[in-house]
Amino acid sequence: MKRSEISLVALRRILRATELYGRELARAAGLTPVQIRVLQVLDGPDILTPKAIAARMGVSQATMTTLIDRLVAKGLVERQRSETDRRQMNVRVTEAGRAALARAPDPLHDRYVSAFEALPDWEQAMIVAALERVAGLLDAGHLDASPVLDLGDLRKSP
Amino acid sequence: MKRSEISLVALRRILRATELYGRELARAAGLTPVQIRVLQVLDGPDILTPKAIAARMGVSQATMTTLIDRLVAKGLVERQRSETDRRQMNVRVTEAGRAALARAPDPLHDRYVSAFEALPDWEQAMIVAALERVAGLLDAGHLDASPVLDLGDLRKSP
DNA sequence: CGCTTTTTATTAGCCTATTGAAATTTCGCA
DNA sequence: TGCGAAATTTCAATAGGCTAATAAAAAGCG
Repeated sequence: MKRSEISLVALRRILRATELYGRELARAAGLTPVQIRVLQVLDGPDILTPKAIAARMGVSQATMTTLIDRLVAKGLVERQRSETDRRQMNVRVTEAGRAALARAPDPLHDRYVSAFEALPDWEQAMIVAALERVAGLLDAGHLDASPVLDLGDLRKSP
Repeated sequence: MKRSEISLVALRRILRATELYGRELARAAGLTPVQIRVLQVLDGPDILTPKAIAARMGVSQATMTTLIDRLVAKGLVERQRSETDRRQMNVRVTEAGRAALARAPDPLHDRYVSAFEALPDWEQAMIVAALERVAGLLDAGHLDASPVLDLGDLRKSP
């Protein structure tokens, strides 16, 4: 078997493990995987608009409206009309939202970090190099479909 | 930033790239990502039951029933009652299904293989080692939630 | 200034994915 | 023979996702 195939098999194992674990973790927190991802995106230092969140997650604006609707209904995020551009909404995580995030940590984080840090130094370095290389191979050329850097939509929190 | 965090960021880039690319590719083929995965699982040498497919994909049997319904409606798979145990159904890909798979190749495959094979030998080896290590870290301890090895449900094709 | 275009968000209508619980059929065995 | 277990399907409900249409505000521009 070619090494490219071997690496694909390993990649699929990674994808499958994270997907299954993410589902499990989400339902333990009473949320869905997508809802957790929205909260994670919102958890950063920036205040985001629905459009910006949608772009980061690669879904349409209409989809993001419904996702935000559900999170608002659960009290995990809140909408606030922008002062400077009244077409826009600012979406932010509430305290309850942050609490929910704390109970539903990153799907990868738990499982991965402690095992990683137990590895010898050289192996950690190798893994970082390899993962960054693979990520580069995979997401290069993807910027058209998903404008990750939509700086016009970023605003620093006050 | 700790190396564990750096590697998590790279992993998320990998996950995001493959997810977005998978959606894109699926809709180009007129299928959904999940439907493609079902076809891939069925494409192997074994004839599988709905239960076995569900176990491999980590979804419930009820979900698998509806997925198979849709694929049957499209003529991509067919059901056949098992002769030896008439409670069971055997699901197999049709010729049309194989053709659809050929038009909708593995989400990862396209993008990845040629770039990978252009890398120098040492780097290929490093990536394989690192990915297998990471996959091992992530999917260890997962066998309870998703019985990948459900040998009772496998049957060799005649 | 007033009109048109663009941008942002939402609504409406549709389909797919997913699940748990209940129903159906068949098997295996005491 | 009869009964519990197994495999699948059906049912009802929720969630995620899309496009197209709409509403509202901002930006351009003659």
